[in-house]
Amino acid sequence: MNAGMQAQEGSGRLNRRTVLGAALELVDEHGLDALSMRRLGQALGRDPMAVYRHAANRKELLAGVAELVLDEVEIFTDDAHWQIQLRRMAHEMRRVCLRHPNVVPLLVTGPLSTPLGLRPAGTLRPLEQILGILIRAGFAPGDALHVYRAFYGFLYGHILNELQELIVDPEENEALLQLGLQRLPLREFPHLRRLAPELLEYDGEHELDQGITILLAGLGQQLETTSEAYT
Amino acid sequence: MNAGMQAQEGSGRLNRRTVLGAALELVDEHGLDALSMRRLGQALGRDPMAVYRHAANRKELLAGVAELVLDEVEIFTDDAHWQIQLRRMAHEMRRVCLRHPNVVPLLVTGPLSTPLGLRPAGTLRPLEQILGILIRAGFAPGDALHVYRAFYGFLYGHILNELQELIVDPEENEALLQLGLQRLPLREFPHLRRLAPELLEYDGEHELDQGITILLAGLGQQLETTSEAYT
DNA sequence: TGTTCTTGTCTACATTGTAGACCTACAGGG
DNA sequence: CCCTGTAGGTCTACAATGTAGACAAGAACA
Repeated sequence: MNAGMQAQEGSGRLNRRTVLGAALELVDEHGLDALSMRRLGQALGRDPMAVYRHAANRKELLAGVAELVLDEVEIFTDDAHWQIQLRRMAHEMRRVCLRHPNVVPLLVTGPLSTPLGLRPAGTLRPLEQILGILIRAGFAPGDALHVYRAFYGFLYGHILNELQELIVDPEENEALLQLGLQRLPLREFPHLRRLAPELLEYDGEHELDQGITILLAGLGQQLETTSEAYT
Repeated sequence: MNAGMQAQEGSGRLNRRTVLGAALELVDEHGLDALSMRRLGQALGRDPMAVYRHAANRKELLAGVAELVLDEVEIFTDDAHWQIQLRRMAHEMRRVCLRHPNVVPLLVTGPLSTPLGLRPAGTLRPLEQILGILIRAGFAPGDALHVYRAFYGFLYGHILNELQELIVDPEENEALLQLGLQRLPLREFPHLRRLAPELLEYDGEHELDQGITILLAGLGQQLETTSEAYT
């Protein structure tokens, strides 16, 4: 049975990277729910329990997958203007997330209720990097933190938004949208129903870019009026 | 057995609201994983399978819980300035989310990959409402949509951020943070480690408010320079 | 060589979501 | 009043899941 499958790794020993890689592949192709220890074992050509030698349990495995994806985010260390760096970073992050949409829930809610200090290093690296950018650009450390929060919050929010509006088949999308919106009572949802055409031509990249522009403009204004408004 | 439990509802017939209510209570108190059909049945004093008469399956049940929480968001229909309305709405949303932190993952990723048109009405109501506010304030419908996206994206992002930094016991927090940060290699995480004190005094409400201020400032600037930059 | 540690395997168990058949009680029509 | 249909509740059963614990095989090192 399962002759059609790629015999992924029948060779030598397993290591954590391989296991996580296979897990990620599974999640990417068949969704989060499809990642069970047994299926993962099968994908690796090993006994399901073999996985436990490389990940403490399912949760830890998922955290590992998330970290693996975060590692895909390329880090540019120019000395371009900090605004440019932030912008670039946001787009890069977005691209990675779109490449692994099924993992995004992990990125976003995984570290939830894991105290900041105890998170795996991979999760904290973006934070550190942005702090670096801002501080090098002359921000006081405290302000840098606030800016980071605004920026990153917005970024995550946008990605979630975009994933929600993302539909694979745009042709089917139109039908679905029309059908779906017509189901809504006109009295309760007048604006939404009228906006169907605009909803169809969603350009995530552009939207993100505009959003960042807005945010940066606001930031600039905020910082010039009261340089120490925060603290 | 289970004599110590509150005999929740032993009475008459069940209805969807009661079931969802019990489910929400379970999630609030013991987390998402604790919501199993069997435990829910027990909390209702019924056979687990009884739940299936009021919710198609577990997923649908969770969606129902999410909707129930969204219904808690109070809707103000002043004719205050739109900025004030948005601000108020954001704070209200934040408050509700903090009241049900365990449900937030559902709110944020639940509708993921459910085409916008097919989502339950409860999920779409905030969107419609914000659109209404903005359009009544004079925005072109298309612009309203963009503003909504920026605003809501930021809001969700902030809430996720805040939940990640939220720790129940602030005393333990300090210890954890210190311990956790010291584990990080100083060379790789210099800024983060220095920011420990600032991380400790996180004021979510204030942070959200500042963020919105920034966003609105940026929005104003954006809209006055090019009134039709979007479209 | 012998010893210890790492990795993979096997078995076993409790827990999960849910299908399907059954039962029960009440609604509404005669 | 009884008869009957239907919605709600229960019981049983099954396949799938995460994972503990005992064991085996082979690598690393003495």
